[in-house]
Amino acid sequence: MQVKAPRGTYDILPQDSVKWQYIEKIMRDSAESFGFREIRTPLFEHSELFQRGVGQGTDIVSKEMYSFNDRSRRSLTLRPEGTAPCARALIEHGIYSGVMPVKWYYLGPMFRYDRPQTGRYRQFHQFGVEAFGSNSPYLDAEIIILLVEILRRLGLDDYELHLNSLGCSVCRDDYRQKLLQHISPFKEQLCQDCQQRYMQNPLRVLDCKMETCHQAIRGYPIFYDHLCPYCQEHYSRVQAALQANGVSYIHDNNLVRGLDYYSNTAFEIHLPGIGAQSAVGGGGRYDGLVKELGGPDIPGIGFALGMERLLLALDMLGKREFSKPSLDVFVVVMNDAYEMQGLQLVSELRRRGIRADKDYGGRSGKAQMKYAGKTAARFVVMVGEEEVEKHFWTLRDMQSKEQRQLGQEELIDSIRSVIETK
RNA sequence: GUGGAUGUAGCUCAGUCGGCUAGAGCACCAGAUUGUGGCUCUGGGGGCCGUGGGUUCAAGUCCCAUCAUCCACCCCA
Repeated sequence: MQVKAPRGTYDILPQDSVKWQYIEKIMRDSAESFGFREIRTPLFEHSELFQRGVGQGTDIVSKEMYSFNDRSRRSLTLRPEGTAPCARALIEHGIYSGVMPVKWYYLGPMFRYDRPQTGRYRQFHQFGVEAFGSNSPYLDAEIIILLVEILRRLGLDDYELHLNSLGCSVCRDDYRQKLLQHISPFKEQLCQDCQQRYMQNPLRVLDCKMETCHQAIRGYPIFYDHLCPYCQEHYSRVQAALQANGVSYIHDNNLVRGLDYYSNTAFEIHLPGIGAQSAVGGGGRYDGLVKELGGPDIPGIGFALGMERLLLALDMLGKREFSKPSLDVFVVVMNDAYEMQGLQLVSELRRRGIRADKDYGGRSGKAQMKYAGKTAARFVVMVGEEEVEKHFWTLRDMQSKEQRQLGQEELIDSIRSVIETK
């Protein structure tokens, strides 16, 4: 049995890596234009970081972590998300004692043990941003504007932005009590899953798909109506700021993010039409996280975008064509005897900034021409007996089929004059 | 973790009710007189029929298991 890539992982081959480079550049440029700078944290961390930072009750910690003991029996975990590591780094380096807010972005693989499906992998990639040290609602809005801007630059304008407020720890606990009180009498009528949710995270009962559950809990109190004055004010300012910037959103009472550290603003962005895993990004405010991890009580907010899902969307909905980078010149050596001259020529062309390659298969001139055609090289330079004897090169323009005999400097100049105007 | 579909060449697939050395298209390689690409023609290489077991005189085909992929649930990115 041959060895294959592990379940839920895959190779990104050159034809696809150009797409990755394309979206990565858009993300970096966008984030940097908003004043974010890149941070790179380790791919694995002490398991404890995620247990405390993400939360014991979450799906991520309870069943999706890739954890292992290293040789000195420390429990380590391949990072399932990027926020907790950023918070850890912020604390570890005392960054919070400098200029605030701290605005970081990151880009890279995340790991979750989940059942693979289209748009869902065990090693997947996220682009994310985090801003620490400000609880201004306008920062919340700015973060969302950045998210939307990235989608716009990618040409994926047809999104749905869901927005909600999860309140602060005070009004959330308050609401939770009210909700439990409301549901309690109908507990028996809930589905199996919801009976569980009732115990662990009653807010999740609200977006159960089962009709019977909807019926059972109808008339339930709406969180929106129970936010404390501070949280209400915060949320309405976020909304006003989004409106003022022309960002349309859907207020969604049922949006309950899975990670424990969220507070106040929470959002999720969907691209309908890419299958079941339509959430391409999500995020929110996590004002308690840094303190929870042993740092000072400073607020934070961020989001993460799923790169695979964006790529999927680009393939399915995008209009963009990706041209593969092609060679400028292919050097055809007509006779084995002149291999050395051919090699010297490609090397010189490459030194002069020309993308050049040659054949190493010892193939016939005709076969090399054929191969040159496939590489879509603009020019072929022929190296044979006549060229070497008479000190010139034969340059063939593969588009016009014109051929000229040129000295080396003329050759380079004439290649450059064409490729530089491209 | 639950339910369903599917696994035959690098890719897309055909292969009847079990019955010859398992096929096609594309891709790849080579030729079509002498140093020249794309088109055409000819030829060639390449398959433990996902893997393991079972039924049978005989299994790509039937049965079981297992692995993987896909779809949905769940959850999210």
